Amino acid sequence: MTERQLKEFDTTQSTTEETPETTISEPDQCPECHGSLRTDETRGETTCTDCGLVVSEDNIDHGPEWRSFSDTENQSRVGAPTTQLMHDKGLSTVIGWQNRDAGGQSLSSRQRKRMSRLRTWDERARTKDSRDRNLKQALGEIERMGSALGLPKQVEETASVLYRRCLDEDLLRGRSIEGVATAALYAAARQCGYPRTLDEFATVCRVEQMEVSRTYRYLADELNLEMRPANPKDYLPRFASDLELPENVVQRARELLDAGKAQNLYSGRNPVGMAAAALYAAGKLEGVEITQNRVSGVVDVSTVTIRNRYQELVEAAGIELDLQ
DNA sequence: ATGGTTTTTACTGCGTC
DNA sequence: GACGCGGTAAAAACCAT
Repeated sequence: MTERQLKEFDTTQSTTEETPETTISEPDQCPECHGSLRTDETRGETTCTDCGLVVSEDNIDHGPEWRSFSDTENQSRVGAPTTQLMHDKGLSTVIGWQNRDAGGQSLSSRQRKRMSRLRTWDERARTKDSRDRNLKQALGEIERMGSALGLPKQVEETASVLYRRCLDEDLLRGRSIEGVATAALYAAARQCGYPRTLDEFATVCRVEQMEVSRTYRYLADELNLEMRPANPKDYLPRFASDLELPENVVQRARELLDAGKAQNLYSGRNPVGMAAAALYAAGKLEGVEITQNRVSGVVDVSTVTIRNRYQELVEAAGIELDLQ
């Protein structure tokens, strides 16, 4: 059987492995349900994305110490955070645009002129060559699209890293900045477990969907990105909230997807369709008012596909369903 | 280019509100 | 009659070779 490889779904295999999260701590599987784990740095907790089990808490924060010592010594031990989202990682100087000195006094006209010249030179120094200007624009796009699609900062950072690699490996020749930036963000979103469909990207980016998918494929190949098919479960929370479905339906959908996966239903199928069908089936089982049409509209998959997947899922989970 | 697979489109009939 | 739902055939999209 030949299998589709791109669009949302490069399904080269239907294994039982979970999609690895990017934030991996020591254990990589939930001891209870073998679901994937996610580490919340700020709370210091590692939790299972499936059953919500807290695997470990009070992780030691090896990060920088942010506390300032305003009482005794007026120093903090760290500088500004670096970020991949600025083309120079936030390490360059920044000269404010207000013509005021550090005390808030406005400057004399002579000093104003001086500052203006400094700003000019500072700007030149910061974006000193075309590479930097390129990066600057791309990162701006990544940030814009990321927030338009509600992607966490972590994804934007990952995309930025990918884009830098593209620049380093000279992959931009003949491609638009926008296209590569979009492809990088698309790949990053998937890698981080927050997949968005190509359709969704098409609504926020300024290039053709075709170009994005082509560029993405190119990047994945050239940068040796090991892209697994998107996990249908990753779509559930977002679609469920768009459809205003309660948590018990989502939970049910997860179970259905597990059953489907166990029966090798994923192979070659659009993960978006799987998620849509699972939600529809789960809604029906939980007695929630829901139509194929509405799911189809929100998820952007045809009702036919929902029907087909839905029947397969029900069959895969047949035993439990008969009890209902 | 071609062939195999999945998804979509368009159309159908049936039952219900 | 409008709608939800299930089914089908043909077209389109997609990937692999």
